[in-house]
Amino acid sequence: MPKVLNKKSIKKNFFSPANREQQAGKWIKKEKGKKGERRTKGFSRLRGMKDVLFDDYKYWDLVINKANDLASVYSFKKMDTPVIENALLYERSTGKNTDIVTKEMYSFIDKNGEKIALRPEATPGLVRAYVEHGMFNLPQPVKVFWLGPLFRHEKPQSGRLRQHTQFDLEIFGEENAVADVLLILIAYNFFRELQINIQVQINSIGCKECRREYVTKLMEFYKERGKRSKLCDDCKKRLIKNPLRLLDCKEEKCIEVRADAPQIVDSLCDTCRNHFVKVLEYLDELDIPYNLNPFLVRGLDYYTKTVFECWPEENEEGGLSESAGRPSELAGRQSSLGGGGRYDDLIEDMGGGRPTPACGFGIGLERVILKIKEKNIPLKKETKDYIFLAQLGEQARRKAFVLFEELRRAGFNIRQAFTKDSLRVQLEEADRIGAKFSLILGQKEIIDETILIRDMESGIQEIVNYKKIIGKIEKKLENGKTKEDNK
RNA sequence: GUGGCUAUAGUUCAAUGGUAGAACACGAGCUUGUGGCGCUUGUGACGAGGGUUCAAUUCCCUCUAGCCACCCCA
Repeated sequence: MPKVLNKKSIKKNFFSPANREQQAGKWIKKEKGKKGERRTKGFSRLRGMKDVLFDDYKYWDLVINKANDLASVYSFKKMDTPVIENALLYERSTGKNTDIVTKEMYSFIDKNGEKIALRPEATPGLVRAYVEHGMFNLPQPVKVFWLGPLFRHEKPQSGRLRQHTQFDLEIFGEENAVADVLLILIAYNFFRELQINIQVQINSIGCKECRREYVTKLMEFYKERGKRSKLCDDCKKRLIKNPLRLLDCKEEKCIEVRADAPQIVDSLCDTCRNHFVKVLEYLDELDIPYNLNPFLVRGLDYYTKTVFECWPEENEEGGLSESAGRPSELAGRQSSLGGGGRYDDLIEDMGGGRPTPACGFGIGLERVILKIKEKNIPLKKETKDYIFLAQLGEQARRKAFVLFEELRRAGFNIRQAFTKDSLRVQLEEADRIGAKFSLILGQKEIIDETILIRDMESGIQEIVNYKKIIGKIEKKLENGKTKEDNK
């Protein structure tokens, strides 16, 4: 005969020494650990990674919707590529000697012995897909919209995460300067419509040919008497490895030296100069504020001709940048919100077959959200009116469940808290979400075949026939609207 | 990767060489059928490890994490 367990014996069993031992890990001692580990027993977020919680998601919705809207208005088509790729892809496109590839890329050997990488930037993967799927057979240009996570092993700071999200647009197969302008326009609109003031920093670094000439000139300039000794250690290395980056240095002494350096704009070949002039003319026409920045050189190998970045407008409040006595062109450099440029040779170099000029840009969404928060930009409130359905007692709860479905199907924006028993708690919830009306269904109403409608603002309640509830609510909501309109 | 600052409830902040308080938030109640205000009450923290000390949350060191500047990038 199986032993029948009464309440006492269950309790006794449950707390028996053996059972207690089994449970020991769970509750005898509170686990102590790091802040993030308190509840997770040793697992906390990886450095530089971030959880997006409910309250933050409203910002993400705002920003993602804006990106979606703009991309579709300008006829960009959304696509996605894998998060991991062969590491060689980035070495060959982004550049073997760039910081992104050498210092920051998450790369590892997978089980097949292949070197793979978490994507550190978007363009190479999209270019790979363009080539791999023969998109050069589509009507050109191919305009691509992408949004997703990127990974770089950096030392984290606010606005610098090891996983961040970018909104990215690429135009494949178009050499016209109008393409460059279109991208800048979209980026500009994106920020402006989110009420973030930015300034477009723009430069042209020429094509292979004229850049080679310029670099020679630049080297000659730096070789002149005693200039090299004035440079910082990094720049001494740059002189050999990547002279263009000399322009980019923020050391005061290097800035002094470079002041008289030849400017790349003066060395552009006719094609490149005409292209750049056209870009600038269009920007003037469109009234997009830009700053011609001869020192803007981007850290990726594939750029040609136009390069640009979007810097936040400083000095609105509490801007420290000027007071430090630094040249104003440096302000905001460290927190660029977006950037991009033209890469006319990349697709062909990656196996595209024929010359395929292209350009693209990316915007860092975490930084955008940070700016939105920083500036307290008000989010649009939900305009639709909520109705809350409260119930009291088991019988009413059952009926309310059914009613809820009915009202939902009828298109009302209805909410509930059926797990709660007390009416007070339910009305609190209704208040918290800002419900316009609460419907209250209890024992009394069920007997009378009625239901209560409570106006949450005035507290005025009305008893109505249960069967006529839908019409009643419709009327109430409409009344509310006409009142609003008359205001 | 380099340098600096910081680390106390869920959040924002206190105090203290003798193991910690508040506000807000959250839960329960005041009201067994009524939210916003109020009152009562409860849960909840010294990032980790080591050292000095009779005694460390407090002083020192290391680690970890966050922030700031740089490098670089979005």
